[in-house]
Amino acid sequence: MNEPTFAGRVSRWYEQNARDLPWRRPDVSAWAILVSEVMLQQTPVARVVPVWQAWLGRWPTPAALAEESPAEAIRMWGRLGYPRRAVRLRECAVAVVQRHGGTVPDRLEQLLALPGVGTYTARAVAAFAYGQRHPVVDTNVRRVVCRAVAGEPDGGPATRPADLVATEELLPAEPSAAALASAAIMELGAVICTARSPRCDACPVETICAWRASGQVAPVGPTRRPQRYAGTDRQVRGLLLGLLRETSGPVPQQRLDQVWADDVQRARALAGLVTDGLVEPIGETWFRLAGDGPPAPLAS
DNA sequence: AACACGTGGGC
DNA sequence: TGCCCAAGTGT
Repeated sequence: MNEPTFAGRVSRWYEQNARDLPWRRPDVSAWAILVSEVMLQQTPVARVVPVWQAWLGRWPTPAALAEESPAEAIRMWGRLGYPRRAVRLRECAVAVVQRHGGTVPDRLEQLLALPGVGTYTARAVAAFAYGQRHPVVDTNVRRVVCRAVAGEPDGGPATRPADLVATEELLPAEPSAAALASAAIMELGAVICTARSPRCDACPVETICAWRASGQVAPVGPTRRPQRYAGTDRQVRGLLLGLLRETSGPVPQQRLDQVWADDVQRARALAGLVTDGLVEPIGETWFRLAGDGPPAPLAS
């Protein structure tokens, strides 16, 4: 009898301990899975769940979302953060309709070409929606693999090709088992092998973990520069968009001016929102969420 | 490669 | 309070 493999142990643990997240239920569409992956980018599960349910309730298919304005998508996005994702997700729906007849593609290359879909999301959809054998490497997986295999305390700042290779080597040969293992490793990183305080006593691979064996050496230096928020353009963008989001139709610049005192920074933030397709100018002194109403009259 | 890009909850 | 984070992507 062989000893259980890394993937085998984690998969068995997952089958018994996985959280009951709605996008993991049977018969969830590839589109619904794609939507969940985009919403989960840099955003905690607890905040995604209700928005995901409302979103799919309103727009069950790419075709349904593709017909909507960016403004509707931005509003439905609520306060998940990084609202460019809402605009890109709608663009993604348009692309799926135009390029693939409304069906989410199953090839990595085609997924990668969709707006808002990068290395992680493309692989996640291919594996979780279509059962293909691809390493799915997010920050959780990187951390788990670095710890368990290399004995290092964390995965470093960015996903490297080596991370994909190291993860791929852990996956079982059979595609659906590999997809399950990928979900399991990710879940382990999210729930047990966390960045701050790992619960090694509850970990299914504690006895074969290189990091545990090494005495859990601490991280070397500061992992990354702290991301500040107060006073940044991001905060100003958030304030401006907040006002536009809760207002139906155009808002006079005068009202936007009250959101932030610094004229230069406020103008820069607003221009950025326009560039990113979140906001559109109406004439010289009015602004609205992109597509929030009939097309703007052409300047004569 | 380094940065920009939101938000709200935990400590 | 203020810092850190949480299933990345695009430039």
